[in-house]
Amino acid sequence: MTQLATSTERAVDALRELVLGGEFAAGARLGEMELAARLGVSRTPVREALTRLAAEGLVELSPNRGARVRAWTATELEGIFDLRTSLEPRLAALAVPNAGPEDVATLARLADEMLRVGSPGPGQDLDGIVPLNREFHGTLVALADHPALASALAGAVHAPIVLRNFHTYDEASLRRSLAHHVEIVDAVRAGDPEWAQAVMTAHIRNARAVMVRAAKHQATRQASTRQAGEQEAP
Amino acid sequence: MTQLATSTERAVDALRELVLGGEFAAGARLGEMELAARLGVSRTPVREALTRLAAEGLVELSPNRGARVRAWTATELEGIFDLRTSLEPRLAALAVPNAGPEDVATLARLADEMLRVGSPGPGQDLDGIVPLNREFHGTLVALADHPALASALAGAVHAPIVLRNFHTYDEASLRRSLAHHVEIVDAVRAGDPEWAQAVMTAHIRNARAVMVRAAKHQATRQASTRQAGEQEAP
DNA sequence: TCACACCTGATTGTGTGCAATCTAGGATCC
DNA sequence: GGATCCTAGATTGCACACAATCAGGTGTGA
Repeated sequence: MTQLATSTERAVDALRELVLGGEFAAGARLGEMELAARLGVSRTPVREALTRLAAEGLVELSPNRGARVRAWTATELEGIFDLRTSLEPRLAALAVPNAGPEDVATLARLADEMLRVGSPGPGQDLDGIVPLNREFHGTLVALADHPALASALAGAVHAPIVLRNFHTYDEASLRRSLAHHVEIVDAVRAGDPEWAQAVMTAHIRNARAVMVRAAKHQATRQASTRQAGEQEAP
Repeated sequence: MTQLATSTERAVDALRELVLGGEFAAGARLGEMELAARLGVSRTPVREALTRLAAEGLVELSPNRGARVRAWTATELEGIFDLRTSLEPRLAALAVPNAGPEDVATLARLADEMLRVGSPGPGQDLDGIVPLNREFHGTLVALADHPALASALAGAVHAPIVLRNFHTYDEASLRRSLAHHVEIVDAVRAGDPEWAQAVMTAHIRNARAVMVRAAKHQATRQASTRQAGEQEAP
């Protein structure tokens, strides 16, 4: 299942991972020729990949001016978290009755893994949490089995960007976030939708507090000292 | 503002209108060459238009097998209306404080127009409601000024499909729906977010009842007599 | 010295050709 | 007679070439 049929799909996936992995800074230009060379395909699949990722909200497309990695203002982030607050807890609740023992096991494994690689100390690997976290939330979304809700989230949250940077968490918030994952698993195991819903609400609000603070901080820093980074949004 | 810069954008808009206008049946095949000839461009912009509309959810793309107009099951429709119920009322409430006198005038004009062309009797033009309705809801979305919420709706509702067919309304539901529009305008004019929110909730639930019934009816009809329509989903 | 116009290099937008893949129909074998 | 294989036609996927557009730098004039 790893071997994808078309070059386009491979390009989409590769490019998505590149952006999600933080390979490109927010606002960085994405030249078609450069990407084509990097991915080993022609411009045609790259172009289609950019179109799809633009639809996902990962990149921004302006006519005749190419693609850039999407950047987010503090206001937009607040809106996104506002939305997540109203959607994801419901999703978690919906997931509970649909979760079988093996699903619980999967979620538990992911939560434990995140706890392991995320806890402060030697061996902490903040970048390692990102894919685990994505899979955790993705599993819940799949279990909820509500396509409309799922695509609404996908359409607005562009989750990857939001979930990308665990480096912005302070230690208390990070510990809390990791504990939430474990607690959600317990709620699912106990078959208690309202518990899961409540913890998920707290989980999102916690993340919101961290992200909004970080975005504001970043904004003021950019305003005061305009660093000459190689790639910058105009 | 009508003159779009690139052929691709023109192709996207033209194709969207074609699908929304019911030019193609649900599940109908959309050949690249056929569309290219019809729109007067080459396959390249058509191809890009198809990927964009696929991202919007209007068409479905399968590798090496081309594009088809997206079809919806009754379950999916229920999910979509479930979502709209939780998002659009909030959106209406958010729009209220941002609406100036000219916005109210615009909404009032649209509501009146819909009442005029939609009321049963001579001169009724059900197809004429569609663009007005889209503009009405679109205006509210814009006024709410909540990008994340807006794109969540856009991502899941694929509103056009849902709003496409006013022919499925029975007379009572249609009258009620048209009355809702007027009442929403009054709520906005009165500056009462909760009123607007409540009416919008009723509005969506009313539409939901009509659509879900229609979808189920259609499903049973298709199951019993498989009509040999020119275009059919396989 | 500043403002404006022009020009050039680079990048994107679009058209077209060829190879790969899929669908449909008929022939062959069991 | 039914199922399978094979072939032919059509369609999509991808690459490349050319045209259109944009950004940055340079030169000229006030």
